[in-house]
Amino acid sequence: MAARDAAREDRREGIIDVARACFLAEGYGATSMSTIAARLGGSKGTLYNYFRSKEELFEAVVRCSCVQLRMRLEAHPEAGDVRKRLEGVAEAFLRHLISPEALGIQRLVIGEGERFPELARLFYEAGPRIGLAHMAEMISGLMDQGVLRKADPTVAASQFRDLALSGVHYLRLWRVIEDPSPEEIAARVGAAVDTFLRAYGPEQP
Amino acid sequence: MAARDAAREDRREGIIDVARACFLAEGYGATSMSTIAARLGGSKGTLYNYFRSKEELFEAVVRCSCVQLRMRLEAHPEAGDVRKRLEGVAEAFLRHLISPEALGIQRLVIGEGERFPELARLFYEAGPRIGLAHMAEMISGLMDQGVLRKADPTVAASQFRDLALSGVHYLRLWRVIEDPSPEEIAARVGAAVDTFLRAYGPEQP
DNA sequence: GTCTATAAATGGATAGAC
DNA sequence: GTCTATCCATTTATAGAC
Repeated sequence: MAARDAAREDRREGIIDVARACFLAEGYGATSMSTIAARLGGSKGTLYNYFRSKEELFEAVVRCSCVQLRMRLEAHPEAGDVRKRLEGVAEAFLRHLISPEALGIQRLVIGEGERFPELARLFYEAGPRIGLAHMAEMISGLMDQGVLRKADPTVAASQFRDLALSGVHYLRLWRVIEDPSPEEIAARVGAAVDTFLRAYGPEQP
Repeated sequence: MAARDAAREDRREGIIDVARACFLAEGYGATSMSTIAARLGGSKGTLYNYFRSKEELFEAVVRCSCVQLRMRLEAHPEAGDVRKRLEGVAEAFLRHLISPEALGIQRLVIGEGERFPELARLFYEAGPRIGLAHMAEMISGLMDQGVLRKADPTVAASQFRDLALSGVHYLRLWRVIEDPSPEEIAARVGAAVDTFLRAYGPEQP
């Protein structure tokens, strides 16, 4: 019985993968169940065997992406001096945020948020909020070490995230720039860390 | 003849207004020409008399919003000390960015950017880019006055915008928070200005 | 469980009366 | 110019053979 269930689960995940690719490529409204079935190599009947409606399939796609996102945001480096650590975490987050898949999901959730309001919240909790919490934790540690001045770590983390990620991320979300080169990312992050350390570096009386 | 043309222009704008309301409320894909015609109080035949297709109507809606946006971003205050001026311009921009209409247009353009890539660029040029240029101009002036240290005004403006606007704007885009109160906006902007002045205040050797 | 075929509804777009 | 009525393609969703 367990083998049968596992096979069914595999098939279900396969459908979700194909559906996600379609939704990312064309958006929710422009993707039809027929298209998904065709690209799956199956039929619509099969889709409706696993999901009661297009909406339910879309929800499954987003929920699945939430899980993957949460796993990816767990790891973050712990070595080096203040500057290296700030740069490291900022680059890691930025690289993830502007990856094509992540951008696609964000556009989907932002664009279809009126129809699926609970999904937007769910996704935010699984993504941006986790990332922010990790940054706050790291910054709090740096404050305890005395390499950053004492301040509200949540505010500092939010400001650091905005400084380091928002500019590039925003431009990518709008499709105003192409995928930035590693040099561009490094320059942007470096400028953000400069400014952040000027504002939050240890006081020198 | 001119009167006839003016009447036709009025009717056209009326259609655009109704269509915008529909697109903002339900998105591009979920809005049908029948719905627009019904809410207009007219018929589909009339719509197609003014616009050759749904896509053309959508483009007209976004272009019209671009013009209105550009006009709104022209005014910015010129009085007070550094802190007051930074706070003033940040609050004005933030208030505009998170207004329901502006948010709606942004979500539309981000969400439908794959289908209408030129509109996303057009809208960015008319909105975010103009705002950033104004900020850079103001900050450049403050640097010349000596109340901010000398630095690249474009980088500084970008960082100030990210610090002051991104956090709240992002949360609103995701529908994670409700419309923030004036006190919340003031607090957020105040914290951003604090950090910005620590990083860009005049050097005290 | 998966397919083919099809139902039932709705979409964008057009023709023709007035 | 505006309406009613309609065309035709496509959509979601289902029924029934295998």
